[in-house]
Amino acid sequence: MADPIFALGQRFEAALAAALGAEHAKTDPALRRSVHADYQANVAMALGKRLGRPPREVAQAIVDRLDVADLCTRVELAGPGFINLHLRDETLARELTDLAQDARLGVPSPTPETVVIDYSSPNVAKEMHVGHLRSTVIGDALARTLEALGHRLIRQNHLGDWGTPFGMLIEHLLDRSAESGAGEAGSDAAAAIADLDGFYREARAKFDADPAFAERSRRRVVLLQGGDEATLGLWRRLVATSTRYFSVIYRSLGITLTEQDHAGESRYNPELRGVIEELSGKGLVTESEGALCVFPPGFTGKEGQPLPLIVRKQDGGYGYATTDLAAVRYRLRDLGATRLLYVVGAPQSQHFAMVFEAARQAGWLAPPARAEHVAFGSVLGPDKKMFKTRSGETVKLAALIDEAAERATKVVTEKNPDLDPETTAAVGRAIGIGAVKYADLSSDRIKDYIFDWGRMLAFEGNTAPYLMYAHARIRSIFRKAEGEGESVGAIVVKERPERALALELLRFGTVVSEVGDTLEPHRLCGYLFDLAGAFTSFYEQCPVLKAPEAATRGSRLALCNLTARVLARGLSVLGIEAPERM
RNA sequence: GCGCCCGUAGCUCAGCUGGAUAGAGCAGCGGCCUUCUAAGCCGCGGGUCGCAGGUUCGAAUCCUGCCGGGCGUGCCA
Repeated sequence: MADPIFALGQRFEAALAAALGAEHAKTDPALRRSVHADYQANVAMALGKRLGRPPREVAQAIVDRLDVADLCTRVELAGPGFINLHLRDETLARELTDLAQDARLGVPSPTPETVVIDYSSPNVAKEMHVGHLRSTVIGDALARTLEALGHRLIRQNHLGDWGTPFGMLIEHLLDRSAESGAGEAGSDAAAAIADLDGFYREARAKFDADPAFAERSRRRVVLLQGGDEATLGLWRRLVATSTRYFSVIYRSLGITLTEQDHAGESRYNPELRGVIEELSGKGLVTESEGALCVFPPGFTGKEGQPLPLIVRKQDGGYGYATTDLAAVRYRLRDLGATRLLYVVGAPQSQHFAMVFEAARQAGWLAPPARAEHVAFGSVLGPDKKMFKTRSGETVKLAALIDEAAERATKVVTEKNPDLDPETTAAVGRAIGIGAVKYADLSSDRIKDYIFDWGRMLAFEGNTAPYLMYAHARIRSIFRKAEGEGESVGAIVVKERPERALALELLRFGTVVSEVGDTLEPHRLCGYLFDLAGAFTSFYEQCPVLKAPEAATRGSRLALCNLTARVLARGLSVLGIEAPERM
């Protein structure tokens, strides 16, 4: 790993063992970037407390045994026991050289594990809307991040493809087919539900207004659940049509989900009975008010009564608790996952806590396997209420994508009129979509965020366009460099902006690793913003192609190249493109 | 009532699992383009980190209690 923290950490391990005994060797040296030096180690203060010795004395003991002469120019003690480390320029140059030769750009390879990640989860026969944006964008970024770290990812798109609404949807589909005189019932499903929300609304309206239709719908649900082949055929058409539509959205958003990742609620139908039997056999199921319930410990309701996970409703049907339990079991037992991720909105945290607890009780979820609810806040409008269109309707993802591309294309046209129309359109699209995704990823996911075109498309601040611009400027230098016969050379770190850039570049792998642990993509965004800032500062102060000496030009080109690679790789890990020019 | 989450500059947000003087962007003010994309860079001003206790060398960060907001709290997902 290129991050100097790694090499320094090893030296601290040795120093800690030598100074304080082998039992302290693996104490975290708490190495951090510092304003007072390149790095500072805070280990002595914590250790001093634990050992009951003055921290400053502990720090001195560590420093006495710390062998970093080959890496650092200076090691000094400060304050209550800070150990400040100043790296040699040659150390930076050497680590950067390693980084440049590393296809992974310093991203570490932890022990691979099988991770199941559940995200996006739109509803069949409904339009995808902003409500699906965060799960889709955050989930995809995390899947890409964990893959970059070498884990085996199994994406599971938990489609809403089952339930009572399908009775009315199927009946409505039949009515529409009859009206249009189609030969085979439902053969024109694609045409009938081209306008998904319209189709759903019509069905809903008819259901509410027409008792006969409502009754047909209820009977249809029974047929569907009973496995009636003709009904299932119609249901499959609805699912297939929606699925094709989702794929179009995913493709235009640059989401890695494919139809192979689809594992909707219906997938678990055959397993629900068995899940209840297994839970029951373990003594976890209780009958209460006519329903079968699991009462995981630690959850209480309004009157302090235990909260149930209803695994079978009064009417004998199954709800989402049962499906989620079946999914947990399937993912652990059959898919062999040791880490389950659920990228689902924060309001469902209690539900997942209960499902996970029940799964633990059932013995399905046991260490080293663990399950995590990757919760996120809502997308709000400028009024701080749920993001809606001006007329108060939910914002469709398709419309959002189009508007993003349009707005960005307009700006590109203004800012860079020299680009040909095709490039302008492609770049505008990349910027627009990147801006939307980045806005979603760049702040702490647990918090709500306000959807604001102006801010996400701004070219200043922590935005996708700012990062893309930094990348595009570097690529521009290389286009020019080729014409002048210049190419990358040996890296030498000398000037202050070069040092600052170098220190940022070396952090990349550590940051990606942190995102893998914390599942917080905004850390990577913050890092890329710092990197782009360090680069632009360097760019202003250190001429590259105009540098007088060939060696300097070569070194700076190498720095530029590394920066472009890290920016592009970082963005790609987030699921965002980095155009060559803009 | 109980549970979870949030509260940091006028606005939008960071703050690296307890470290040194709390940082960015926007907005305001002032500089920098005969030189690699000025979509940029450099500088200035701006803070009771919701409030009050506690833990300790040290707290925006951890604990407790309040205040304010959001969400959840048995047969929708």
